[in-house]
Amino acid sequence: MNKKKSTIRIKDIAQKAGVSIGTVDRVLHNRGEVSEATKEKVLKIIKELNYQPNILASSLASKKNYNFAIFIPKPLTSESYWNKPMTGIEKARGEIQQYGVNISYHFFDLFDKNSFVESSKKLIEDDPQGVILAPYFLKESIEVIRQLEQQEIPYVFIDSNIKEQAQLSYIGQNSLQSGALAARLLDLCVSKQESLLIVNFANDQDNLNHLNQRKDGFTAYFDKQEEPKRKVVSLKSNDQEDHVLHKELDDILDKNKDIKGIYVTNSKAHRVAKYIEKRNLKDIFLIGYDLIPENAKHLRSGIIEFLICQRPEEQGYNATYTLFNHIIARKETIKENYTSIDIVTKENVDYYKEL
Amino acid sequence: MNKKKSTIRIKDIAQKAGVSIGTVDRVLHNRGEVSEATKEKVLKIIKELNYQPNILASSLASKKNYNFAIFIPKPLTSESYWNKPMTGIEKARGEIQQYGVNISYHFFDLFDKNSFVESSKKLIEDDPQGVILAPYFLKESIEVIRQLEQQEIPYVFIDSNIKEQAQLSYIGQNSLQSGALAARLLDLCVSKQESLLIVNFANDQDNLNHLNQRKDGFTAYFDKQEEPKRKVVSLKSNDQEDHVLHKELDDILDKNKDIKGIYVTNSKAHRVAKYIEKRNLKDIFLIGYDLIPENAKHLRSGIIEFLICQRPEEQGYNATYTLFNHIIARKETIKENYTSIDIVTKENVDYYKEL
DNA sequence: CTGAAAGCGCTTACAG
DNA sequence: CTGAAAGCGCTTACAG
Repeated sequence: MNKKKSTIRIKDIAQKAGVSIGTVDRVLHNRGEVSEATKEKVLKIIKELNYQPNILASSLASKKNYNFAIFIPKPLTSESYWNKPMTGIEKARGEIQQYGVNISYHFFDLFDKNSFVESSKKLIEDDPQGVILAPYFLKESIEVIRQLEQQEIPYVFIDSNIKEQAQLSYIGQNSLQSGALAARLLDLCVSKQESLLIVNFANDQDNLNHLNQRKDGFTAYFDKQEEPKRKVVSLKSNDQEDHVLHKELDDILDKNKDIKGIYVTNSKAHRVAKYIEKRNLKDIFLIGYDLIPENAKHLRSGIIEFLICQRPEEQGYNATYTLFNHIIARKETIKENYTSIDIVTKENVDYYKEL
Repeated sequence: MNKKKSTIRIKDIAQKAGVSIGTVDRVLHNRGEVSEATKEKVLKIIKELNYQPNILASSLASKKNYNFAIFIPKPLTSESYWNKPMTGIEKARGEIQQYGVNISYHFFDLFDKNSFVESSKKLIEDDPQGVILAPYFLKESIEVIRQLEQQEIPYVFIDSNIKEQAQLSYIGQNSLQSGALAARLLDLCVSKQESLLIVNFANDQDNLNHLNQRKDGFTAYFDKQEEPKRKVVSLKSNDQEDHVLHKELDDILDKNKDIKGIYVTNSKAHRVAKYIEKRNLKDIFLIGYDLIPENAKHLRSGIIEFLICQRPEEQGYNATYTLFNHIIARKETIKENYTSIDIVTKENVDYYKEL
């Protein structure tokens, strides 16, 4: 435990430039009130010495507080998907609160555009220093973004992306590619002569075609294959009660008796698993998304073969740190941050780390 | 950007206890020289107020430096596996160097027990504040550990574990389970009548039976299956030059013409891939470990079907933070930190995040 | 436009 | 055994 290695301090720069530390601070933070000449001189020395600010000292001296606002769908139960990004956000919060960061949540209802608009108003009123948002409703999201930009508040997209916006970063998956992965896995498991079924729960559809992209990636995989192409049928369900879904599945399986693989494009694979269990179907491979408890149960029992996961906790964690790095640490951030597309199965589920 | 929320400071405790902050600091850090009575009083108030030290201020005021020593196999080329844990360690280093943490590396040669012993001597001489080590040679590792314990230096195991030691943490995979996962994947891809081959590169064997555990997990999976059991044959190769390996593979495939799946228990799957390519074998599923460049190449070309990965960068990163959290942040750490067992394939390799 | 001083919460000698 | 003071590198008014 020797003495600390000496690093370049503001004081050193001030000395070398023949000015006071106050002046150095002014050019460092662009606070003006410095003559062009001294500014140049100081800037030159800063560069020469490769000065790195001590963010510990900076944070300690500063009495600034930062408020990060999170604008995401409300998790309806403790098992809901959106709890997972929140877990990651909360972990990051614990680590950066010593830097004066507060987090406030603004929820909306996925199925209620109105709640999105209402909640967004409160978000803007909050006047946060940074925002993480899931831009579910396209037009309305762009409206929010405009206002954030007007107030020069940086924002990060999570889960869904809107192209060509001025977001600091997008953190989420590549839906197209995850569909392709699902296709590949079923292609490996189900012999070529059999058919596959895509189940799309339409209610969950958002403006951004998240789920459609998964479906497109899936079908594109088979379109690219050589003849004879595998038969893929599709079911769009409105996510009604079980008996409705079961009827829909009965119908389509009756018409296509060679369906041996089912791909559910969202986290509701457990609903299809329940159907398979009830009908006691033996040789159907089922693949879905997200390690929520109900899915995990059927993965362990063997009815769901694979779950594709996207480390939602990590997404929340990274989104929070993206704001932190930009606003407080003043480090570079990356604009497109695609999450891993993970394959979870019975054999690795117990070790799957989402954070 | 409001004023910072007031938190409990040493000053507050001192005031409430009617002592100076120096005294509070003494009980906080157990530096002695405090009467039992005042100590009790201060301790009680600390608890009451749920005091959380400000590690920013603490680190700034302290002139302490910390040296973390890393004791791992030397990466022989820029493509070697052990570069990956180092990447993670270096990332952590960048983040915690402002707290006065230095990192020093002590390498050994995986195939040379002597270099392990020699390097370990230098490690001990270094007198670090914390150690991350890959305990490859069992007896020799225990010798190192004894000395670390004598000097009260905390240590973290990475990659390999030794049971029932006083390590702060083990960070690595569950080898048995990763073997089971490999078995499952081949079981899905290769039809039941065909055979499977395990390739064990014996040279890489370490005292700790890392690779044997993978093999055991693999065979145990099939042993548990109902009759008729799948046939699994095994090849132990000394990892000689290509023509030797190719001869070995020729022989075993000639004797077992129905081998349609190969499991390589270490990162050398690319060597078998090269063989498959050369012999132009069409319908053999190959599965191996670790996303090193040579493996990635064959994964993309389709010769390797799956790679099982263990986020080695994350392991290095987490090991470093385990020391940091224990020594500097004084937070709790977990003793067994099993890494995810990830499945990487052509369709998700481009998005696979190891850190 | 510039500098000197106080202070962030903690640690570290030093004096008594 | 205890307290007062200086200092870590930075920020923030304030004086000129």
